[in-house]
Amino acid sequence: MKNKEIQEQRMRGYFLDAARELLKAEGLRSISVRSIAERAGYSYATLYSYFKDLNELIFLCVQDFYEECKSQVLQSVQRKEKGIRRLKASVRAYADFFIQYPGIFELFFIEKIGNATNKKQVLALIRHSLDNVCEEDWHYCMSQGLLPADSIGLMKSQLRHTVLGLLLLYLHRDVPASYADFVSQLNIAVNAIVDDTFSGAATATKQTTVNNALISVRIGNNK
Amino acid sequence: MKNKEIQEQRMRGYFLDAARELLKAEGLRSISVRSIAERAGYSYATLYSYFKDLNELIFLCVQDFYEECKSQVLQSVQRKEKGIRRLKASVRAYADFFIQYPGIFELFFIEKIGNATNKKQVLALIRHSLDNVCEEDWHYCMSQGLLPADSIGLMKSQLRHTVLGLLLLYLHRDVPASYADFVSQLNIAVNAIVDDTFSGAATATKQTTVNNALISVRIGNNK
DNA sequence: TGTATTATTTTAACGATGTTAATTATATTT
DNA sequence: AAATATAATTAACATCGTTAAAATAATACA
Repeated sequence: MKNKEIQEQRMRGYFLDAARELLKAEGLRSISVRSIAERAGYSYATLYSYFKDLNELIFLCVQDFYEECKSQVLQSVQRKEKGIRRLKASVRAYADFFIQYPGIFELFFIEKIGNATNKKQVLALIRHSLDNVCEEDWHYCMSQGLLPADSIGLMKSQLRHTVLGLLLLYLHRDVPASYADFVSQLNIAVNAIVDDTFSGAATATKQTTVNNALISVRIGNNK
Repeated sequence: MKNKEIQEQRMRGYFLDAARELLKAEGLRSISVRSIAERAGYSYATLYSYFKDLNELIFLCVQDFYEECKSQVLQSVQRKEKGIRRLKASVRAYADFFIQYPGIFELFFIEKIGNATNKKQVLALIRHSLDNVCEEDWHYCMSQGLLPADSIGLMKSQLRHTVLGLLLLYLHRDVPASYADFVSQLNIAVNAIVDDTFSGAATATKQTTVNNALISVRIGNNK
């Protein structure tokens, strides 16, 4: 009974394709069981023969969108030389992807995910999407000693949260007012994180490059 | 005809109170014209005699919630001495407010605001909420030279975006898994921004102006 | 005070939404 | 070709925001 599976997967594909097209073109707000089914060429109730509910269907789009995001980022930096400049460009390209498709941003970071069968995997994919998209850059910078290894974890977190906050404010709160200002703010933030995080340690690391214990001294005050 | 205005304001208050209670207790998801009206003790259609639509009503709650947020932050740090430690505590208290009321977080940063009469003011209030809540701390740190004046703008942006990204991931993507981990990540992020942003300048300032300096040494290796 | 007018509140209704049950159409098997 | 299993569609329900019509309450005037 292999035919059954093939046909079922094909049917799921029709609905998934329709959902993805709608999501990219119209965003999450204007997606519905009926709009998806109409685009797929079936009645709305047919959808429930192939998916548990609408939530499961739309979160099955995440994997595909992630791959599209990754390939778009890789393509936008493929001509650049590896290094910190390319790392920064990858982060910018990642942000640009969500500017281009605000509906995918909402799907990735806003829409509550109910009880999808693979909820944990989807969450992990989303959580590490920026890190994974920049994987090559991180690996290169670390192996070449361009960045101190023990601060890379912090830098990844900082970038993740900063990009997320910037995108949320721009897409949902019109801050800043123009795309040019958004790019400007993003650049400033990325530079501050990559160039200035543990800047003392970073400088030292550059000088001695690799293989030695890295000591970073942080000075705070308790008053 | 002053009575007319008084009575109208009172009526609006009934609905606003109901909306605020629901928002704090149940969140944005379970708020509706009918649930608000029921709690206010009127029929659902009566709401439209006092508000243009549901959007206008719920965004009129923002002002009130902002003030509640501010007073809660101020109260939580009122016993602390002014300075960088209190600044950090204010940021944490700000984040805690939204952890306590996830519905208010969604209202402030996620829910699309349509065409409210005072849309611009509401957006400005939201955009600067963290800065304003910490206003006293920023002013003190700057006037005392605890922080370099020319990096405060960057620090504010960094804090705003980082706190927003952290909250979004924690409230909507279960990352990190526990509240304790969230607080830990928030502390790391805040420390990195406040202590290490332009660390050269910041360090110099600290050494000359602060009584006791706490030096923490972190040792890692990079291979 | 009793009626006419105005203001206020409620009920009915519309078009969408997600989802399920009943019904029809299609394909498979005997 | 008839009986059965599978797939797809229509009907229906409860919810949502919103508007129009109906009912109630308050006020003004005689």
